[in-house]
Amino acid sequence: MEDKLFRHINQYISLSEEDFRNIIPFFETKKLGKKEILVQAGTSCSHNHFVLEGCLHMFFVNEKGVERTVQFAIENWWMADFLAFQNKNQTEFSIQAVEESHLLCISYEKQEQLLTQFPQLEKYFRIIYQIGYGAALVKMKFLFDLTKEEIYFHFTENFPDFAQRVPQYLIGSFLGLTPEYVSEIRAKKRS
Amino acid sequence: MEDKLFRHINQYISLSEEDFRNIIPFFETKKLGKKEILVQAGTSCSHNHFVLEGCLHMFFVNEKGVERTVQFAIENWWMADFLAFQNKNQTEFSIQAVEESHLLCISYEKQEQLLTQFPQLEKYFRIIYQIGYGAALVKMKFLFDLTKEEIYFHFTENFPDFAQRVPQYLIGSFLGLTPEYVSEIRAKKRS
DNA sequence: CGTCTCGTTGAGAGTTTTCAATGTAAGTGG
DNA sequence: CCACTTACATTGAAAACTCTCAACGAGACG
Repeated sequence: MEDKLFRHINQYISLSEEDFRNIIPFFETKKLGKKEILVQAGTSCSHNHFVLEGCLHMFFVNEKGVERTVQFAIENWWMADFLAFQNKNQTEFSIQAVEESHLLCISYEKQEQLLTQFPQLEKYFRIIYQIGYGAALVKMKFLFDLTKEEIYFHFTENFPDFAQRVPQYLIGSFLGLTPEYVSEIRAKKRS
Repeated sequence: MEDKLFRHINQYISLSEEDFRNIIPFFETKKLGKKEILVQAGTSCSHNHFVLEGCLHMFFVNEKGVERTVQFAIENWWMADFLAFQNKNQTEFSIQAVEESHLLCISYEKQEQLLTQFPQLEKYFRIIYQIGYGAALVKMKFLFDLTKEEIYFHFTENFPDFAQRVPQYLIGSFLGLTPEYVSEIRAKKRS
């Protein structure tokens, strides 16, 4: 199971199996049931998480009580509030399991130790964050360029598997549409 | 002048002056006049850029011919399409000087060499991207949470200096408001 | 069977954009 | 220094988009 991380790391750098065996003890595994909360907004975001199986989403609740998803993570993704993580602030975001999920978790301190002890991993994380950062800018591009309707269909057409894996209202929440409006444009399209 | 990079790096890792002297030759300096184009959308985004002085913005032009800014960079920021940079794709974004600017530029290949030769810099870039990624998610939060009007005033109140440093329509373009609407809400607020 | 979650529908209201016209300040070449 | 041009900002009216609210429907699950 943990092999998934090994294979993922080896997509970007080359790491020996032996090193990997020494790396594994830095992590704990964790299982989450559907809808279980992993990190609560307002607490310190003390861990980084690698998804072995399942799906997480990171969200906040605005003053009107509406939940807004800013990020999903499925298999082979890392999930944390990296800014809070870096600055050791409290996080403004909660993280919750969308499905039953299986994770590797590492605390901030342990990750620091890990990177000190295995500096070749700096490159791995550098690339992970570089990709995440770049992808966030591309998402921003779509958010600005397209109408909500276009955003929705662009997303569902590009990620059809994912779109039917999670509830429709979460997709809406991720893309900034109300559930009612999602319904409306889907109905409009059908006709 | 290049010292700015040295000081910036030393905010995150510790690097000797001697190492820095060996690092500098990897970069070329470049001066840009106001409105000069640094990277053209559709070309390969072959360089990473560190702003010593001035201000850049990264934008794209949508099918209606409207320019949309996705990112600014002022002193001590790195600017590139990191996703294209990583994947060696063509970039969808152009980069242009907002003011007269002074940069350090490094090609993809040279940056690879640099990181191989000075692996302690992996950590520096890891942190840079981690912060950028985290900040992009926080921006996303505001884009979803607030109305355009709130977004605009939230931004100008939090970055008053920057807000008067660049033209108002660029702030609008960065936050996703038309210039007309920016005018309107500013007038509304004055009254 | 009852409850909870998710999706749908429709009307009305609010927000934001578009388009076209005008104003203004600043820069440039003569 | 003036006239001209360009870049940026403003205004108003109409249209388009998206949300809110309230109610209802359907399926899953205990």
